[in-house]
Amino acid sequence: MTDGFADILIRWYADNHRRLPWRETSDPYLIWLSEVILQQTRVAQGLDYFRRFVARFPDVRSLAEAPQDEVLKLWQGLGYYSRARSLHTAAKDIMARFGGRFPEDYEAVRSLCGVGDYTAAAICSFAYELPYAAVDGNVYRVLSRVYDVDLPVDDAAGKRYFAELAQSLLDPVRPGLQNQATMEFGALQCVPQRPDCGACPLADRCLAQAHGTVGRRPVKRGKAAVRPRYFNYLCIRCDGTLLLRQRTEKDIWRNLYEFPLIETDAETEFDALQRTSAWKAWFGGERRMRIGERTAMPRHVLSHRIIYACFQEIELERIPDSLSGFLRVPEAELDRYAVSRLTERYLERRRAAGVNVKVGKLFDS
DNA sequence: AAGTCGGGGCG
DNA sequence: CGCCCAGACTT
Repeated sequence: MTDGFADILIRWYADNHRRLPWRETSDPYLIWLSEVILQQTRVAQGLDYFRRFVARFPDVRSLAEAPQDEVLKLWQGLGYYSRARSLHTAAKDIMARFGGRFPEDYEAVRSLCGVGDYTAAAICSFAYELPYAAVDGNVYRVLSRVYDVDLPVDDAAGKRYFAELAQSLLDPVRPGLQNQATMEFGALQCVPQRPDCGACPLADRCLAQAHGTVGRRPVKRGKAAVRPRYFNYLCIRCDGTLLLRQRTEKDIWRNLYEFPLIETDAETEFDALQRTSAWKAWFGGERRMRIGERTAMPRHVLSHRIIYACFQEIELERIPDSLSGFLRVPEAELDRYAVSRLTERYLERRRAAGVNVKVGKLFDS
């Protein structure tokens, strides 16, 4: 009669869940891999990446022994690239500290690079049936509505509150199943926008629905506006090669590759770009230069990270010493390098147009 | 406690 | 365009 929270969710799950590859295994390595891929990422977006990673890296050892550039290349387009670096670091760590055997207790799992509270709980409950509540964005939403909690879910007090609430609701007999069920319920039924509360099995006990606050749960603290950034890429061609470099600095797209970049603090026309110190440092005395196409004015390309970027084609007859720090990559080999989606899209356009780079006027400084 | 890190899909 | 997504880490 008095079905508990867990019973209702588990029954709902039995009737409604999606069949996903990482749910067909209890291999902690595969579960770990899926959890990292799915951090801040929708299932639909991560699914193919998971398949490709499993095919290429079927176990910890194969991942640990791969070069980082290959891991990043396979991760290309997924975003949050620190996940790929951490995944690789952790794989090597598992080889070193645990002889290649995936750790089996919570503290050891939690100690792996890139594994936080959520991921450790997910791995331990799914793979080992250990009683740790996994609290992700779905769980925050479900709990904040069912219990009509108005604490912000993204500050320390709120996180602690929801973690304790979820743990107190966890049936230790089947923690993995309950965690899966709660998250799937949040993903499919208790969705962020316009949930179908009329069809909800928890409707009779959902306090937010009783109070009419479903649309305002979960509560989040406001976030500061993000500073726009302006990237001016230079596709410098010389003798069939393009200049490329790896982003090693601590910033977005770390360890991915890109064209020589001049970042400015506002939209910058081409002639203004030539007056920047970066330009002068690279091309100061260079006269044998042809200026090709430039993508439409600093066009807002990326999503709400707010990066405005343009690409400028340039052809040189020789590479000056000031540019000798860059890699020289034959155009046919560009796709071996992991690049941002922004750069990937430009490369696609560029290739489709057939190495256009129609050289325009001769530039003389 | 607040910032940073991608990219895609949705209304 | 704003919001959100199987979050973790740095400052």
